[in-house]
Amino acid sequence: MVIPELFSSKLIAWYLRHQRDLPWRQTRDPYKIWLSEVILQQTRVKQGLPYYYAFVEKFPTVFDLARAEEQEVLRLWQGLGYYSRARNLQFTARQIVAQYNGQFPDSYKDLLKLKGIGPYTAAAVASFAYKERVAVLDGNVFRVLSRLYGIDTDIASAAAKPLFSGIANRLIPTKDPDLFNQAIMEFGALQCTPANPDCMFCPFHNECEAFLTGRQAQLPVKSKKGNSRIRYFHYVIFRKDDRGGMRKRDQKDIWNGLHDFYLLEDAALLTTGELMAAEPLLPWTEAVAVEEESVVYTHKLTHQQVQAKFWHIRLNEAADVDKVARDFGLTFVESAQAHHLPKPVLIDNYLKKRVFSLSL
DNA sequence: AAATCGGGGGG
DNA sequence: CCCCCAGATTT
Repeated sequence: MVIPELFSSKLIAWYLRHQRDLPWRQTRDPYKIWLSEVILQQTRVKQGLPYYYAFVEKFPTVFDLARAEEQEVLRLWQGLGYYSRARNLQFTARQIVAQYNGQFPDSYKDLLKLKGIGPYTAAAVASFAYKERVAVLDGNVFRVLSRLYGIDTDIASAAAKPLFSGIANRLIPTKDPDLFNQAIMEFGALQCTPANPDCMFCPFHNECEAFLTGRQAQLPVKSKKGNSRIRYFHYVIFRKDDRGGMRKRDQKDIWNGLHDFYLLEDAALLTTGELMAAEPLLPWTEAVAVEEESVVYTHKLTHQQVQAKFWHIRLNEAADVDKVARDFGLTFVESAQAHHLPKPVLIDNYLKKRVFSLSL
């Protein structure tokens, strides 16, 4: 049986012994805490850490972030994924400067109103920066509590949130709510891990329902989501002198706000002949020379798999570059400019292989 | 309630 | 290869 006061004191004691030294734990600045929490959404500490350092250095205050170009923010976010986080981050920074006089809301309820701040992040900022007694609920907390209480409710179900959130909010102490929240997540990350939890040296040996019934490996229960689809991307890199045509993605699709090349998506991989025969390119067959066709790049995302091929297409002397730019929605840039544009990892990887050998 | 949004790393 | 990660937003 879990006694709340005992659980939280033992948990915090464990935390004080085992916690990692992480930079966002050295501050109570709500801006830096917010920044770290948004970076860490669906992201491992190890992956997020360098981004946190980069953002704090480049944008030390919410004013600096609010002033920046969106392009610059996305460029710094490049590689971290879920790019709407970066756009919402800046939107909210600007809102805080413009409407909140640069001061963060200081309660869970008010934090929740901001774009990009959901229940988890609001609870994290409210507790870490203001010591409000409100429990965080993240993947770690789901796991720890489902094992501790032997709860087999599907944590992906709608019922799981109020259930686990209710438990966490009963357990969190009045005295050190911030430490409790840090502790339960750190405990999930280091001790009560998804696979092979360290039950032998766990302080909750005698009360953990999962351990007592040998169900550590079965909990938490989480239903799987649908399979990922496969997509075939045909990237056409129009070249003119030392410049190449790039465009900003602005559809409701992956990589919104990032830059890539003219994209022809099809139900299957195309050959060069099929590509040039495609409707958008057909009028240009006389004006271009296909210089190069790449191998197939496979880029895996959580819910889709992208198979991509790249073509370098040289515009000949007679070709009207401006018309190409208009027709295909492109901006022609040199490699140095391309370097500064935020790009999907797939595009960045491709360019990295070429940018130092050719000009784009 | 279910789908969508990235990329990296552990096992 | 599958699963998870300091989730949020949209449909």
